[in-house]
Amino acid sequence: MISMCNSLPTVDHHGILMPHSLPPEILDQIAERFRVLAEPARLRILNVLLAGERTVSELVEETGLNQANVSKHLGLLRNSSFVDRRKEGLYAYYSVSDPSVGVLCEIMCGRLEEQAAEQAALLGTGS
Amino acid sequence: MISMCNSLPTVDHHGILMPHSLPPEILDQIAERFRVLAEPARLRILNVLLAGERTVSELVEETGLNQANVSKHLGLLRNSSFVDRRKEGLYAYYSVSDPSVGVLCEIMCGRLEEQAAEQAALLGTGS
DNA sequence: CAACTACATTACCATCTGGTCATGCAGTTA
DNA sequence: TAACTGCATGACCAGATGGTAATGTAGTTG
Repeated sequence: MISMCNSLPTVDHHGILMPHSLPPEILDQIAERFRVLAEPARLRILNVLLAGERTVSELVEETGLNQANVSKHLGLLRNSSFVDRRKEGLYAYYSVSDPSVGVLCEIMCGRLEEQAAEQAALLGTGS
Repeated sequence: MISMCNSLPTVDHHGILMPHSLPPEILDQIAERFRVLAEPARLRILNVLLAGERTVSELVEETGLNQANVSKHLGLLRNSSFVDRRKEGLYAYYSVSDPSVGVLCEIMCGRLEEQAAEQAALLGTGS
């Protein structure tokens, strides 16, 4: 049940992974989730949280953002189920609840390196 | 050379994939790329292009967006190296040049299903 | 209870962004 | 060359978004 896009992806003649034409409604939800990750401040927060659970104050220290800002971003991340919150006394402990966050960043980062390499190769042969 | 984040990811005690603390500069670039994907219109375009090369007019037809809008989005996608352009006579043929696009959407879609399943499970036991 | 702490929330602003219309431009055809 | 086509670009506007300061709130400590 509930499988609009979990059918196995196929590979076209160019070797590109091809999801089976996702319906617009699903694409909207995917875009929404990309949007949450499309912010340097939130990525910094997630990057810290990937190393382990943190309180808001700790995140403020480690990211350099101010408290209101961190809380705002954490609220967004929590609404999108990217992070979890555990309250204990005065403190709120946040942690990454979506294991795909690390993978997504790794993939993006990998592409950045590929592009940098291509750029370097072009400069190398072009001069 | 050029490896700021290509070191093998480790796994913490919670089993979450953990990239080794990416530097802010890299996080900014990753966010930038997420931002390009964080738009339903662009995802619709990419979703069509994943099925194969298309002209701008074909994309206009298949996405329902108007021509100026499609061209604008294609320009953005091209600047970020998500798509390639091949000009032939009056036509401009676009195609997906970044193989990770499909994978990223698959991962996001997978999480949507997981969340939907969790939600369904909660509703099932909760009533 | 009063003061304090950690965090959430609100209001506000500057900025950015997507959609649209109009226009520009290169290539084709008659 | 004139008219047409496919596409890109610029100008403009409405709506959304991030940063910040101020305030609210729950929990702790004296």
